[in-house]
Amino acid sequence: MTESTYDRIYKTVHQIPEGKVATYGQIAELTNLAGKARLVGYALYRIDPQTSDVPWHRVVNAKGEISQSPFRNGGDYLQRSLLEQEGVQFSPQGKINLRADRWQP
DNA sequence: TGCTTGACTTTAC
DNA sequence: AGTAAAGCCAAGC
Repeated sequence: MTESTYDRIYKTVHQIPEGKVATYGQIAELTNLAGKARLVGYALYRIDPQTSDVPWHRVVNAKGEISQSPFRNGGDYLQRSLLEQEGVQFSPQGKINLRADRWQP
């Protein structure tokens, strides 16, 4: 079977340990897609969190903020809740301290 | 078959 | 510090 580009991305995201977060650029790099961070974001946009066991909530942008899609409409709150339950600490501005909670394989 | 959009990143001013 | 532009690939119409 042929591993699609997204399949590799899902696998990489699924490798993120609990209580850690990764940036799109990092996921792209680990997936052999360095420089194509948009593909990672787009991949997570197309999947269904209900049918997929991909911890999409552990993926944030380079600023440590939670990216949201117009379709999710407020899903950032859910994502933040999930991360907080895993032990991820948020800054007063609602940002994540990437230097501390960033996934380092 | 071709153009537009989209959960991004990085560099530069 | 915040704003602007370029680069990349895939799916949708």
